[in-house]
Amino acid sequence: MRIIPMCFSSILQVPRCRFHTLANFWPESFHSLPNKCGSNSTFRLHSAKLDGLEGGYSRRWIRRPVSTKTEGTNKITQNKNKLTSASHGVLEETVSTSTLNITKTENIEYRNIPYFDIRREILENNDLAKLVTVIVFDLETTGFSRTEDRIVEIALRDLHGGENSTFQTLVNPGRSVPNTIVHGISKCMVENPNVPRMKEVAPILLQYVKSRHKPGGYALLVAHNGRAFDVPFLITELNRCGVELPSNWLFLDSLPLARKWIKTKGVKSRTSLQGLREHLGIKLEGPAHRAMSDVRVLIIIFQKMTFDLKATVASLVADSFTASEKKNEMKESDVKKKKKN
DNA sequence: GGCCCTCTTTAGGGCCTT
Repeated sequence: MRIIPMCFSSILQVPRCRFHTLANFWPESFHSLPNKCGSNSTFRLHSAKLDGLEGGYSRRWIRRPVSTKTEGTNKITQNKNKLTSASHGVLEETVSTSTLNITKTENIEYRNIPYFDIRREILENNDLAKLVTVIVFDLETTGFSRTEDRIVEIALRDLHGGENSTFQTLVNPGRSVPNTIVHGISKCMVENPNVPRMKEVAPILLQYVKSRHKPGGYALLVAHNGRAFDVPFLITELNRCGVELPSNWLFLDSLPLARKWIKTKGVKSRTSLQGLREHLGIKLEGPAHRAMSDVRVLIIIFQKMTFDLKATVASLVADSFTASEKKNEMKESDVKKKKKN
């Protein structure tokens, strides 16, 4: 029986609060962003500000704990130090981490929810927007090709923060890592026996997202250039593992949002994550091009843009796409490619 | 590969993701 380490970090000790009105939510953290940027405390200020609200909101639902199978408390405790180091220096977290142990044979059942137009449902019913949980994510891979390359690191963070709000893990791609120079993730790091393969990560990833959204709710997963890169990569990797993405997952690409923000606000910035980060003076809290480091940056940028654009959850949902739609796009693209060849 | 922009649309260069 193999124990797989994951890192579920709790960085933003933020209570879940009403989130469907983004425009009303962001000012709490971003109206003075330019003055705060440049300090390494932007995120913590955000956290601290919201911490002050603790208790101010009553929880409307109970977050389901991530389902795990363990080998007993002692073993978990024994593994804790090992697992903390197994985060491979991803970030210099100062928060407590919990461990997730899962056996290879664990059988987590995912209902295959029939597809329907979730966006229309949410847009037509404002109450459903309250059921949307926004999660920012980023992938590090061995290259740009979803067919030839593999994921080496995954990081997600629920925008609300709170306990177990983050998920991050290295992934053993089972092949060489030719672009270590880009993200600093080496073959040696991912070949560590504690680093899981994608087929082992997949059910835990699904379970993590499920644990973050409300019962009967939806997850809106945000990534920069996600439509062209992260989402097709994720779909392809999960499909290799025989896993279909749940139909209550929606995806949002923050790149078009950045273009819109730059255009409408007359911002002089490139649309890349680095360009936006530099423009806003956001200090890195870890190496660039590591998944969680980029997630942190994107969260700040995303909040700034949605605040400036007065975006609501409903408007973000309107711009989102489903895995099913992306899969169709990918199929069409593959057909075109074959015709070309 | 997909999207956007323009010195465009019967095209092509540049940007974005690792």
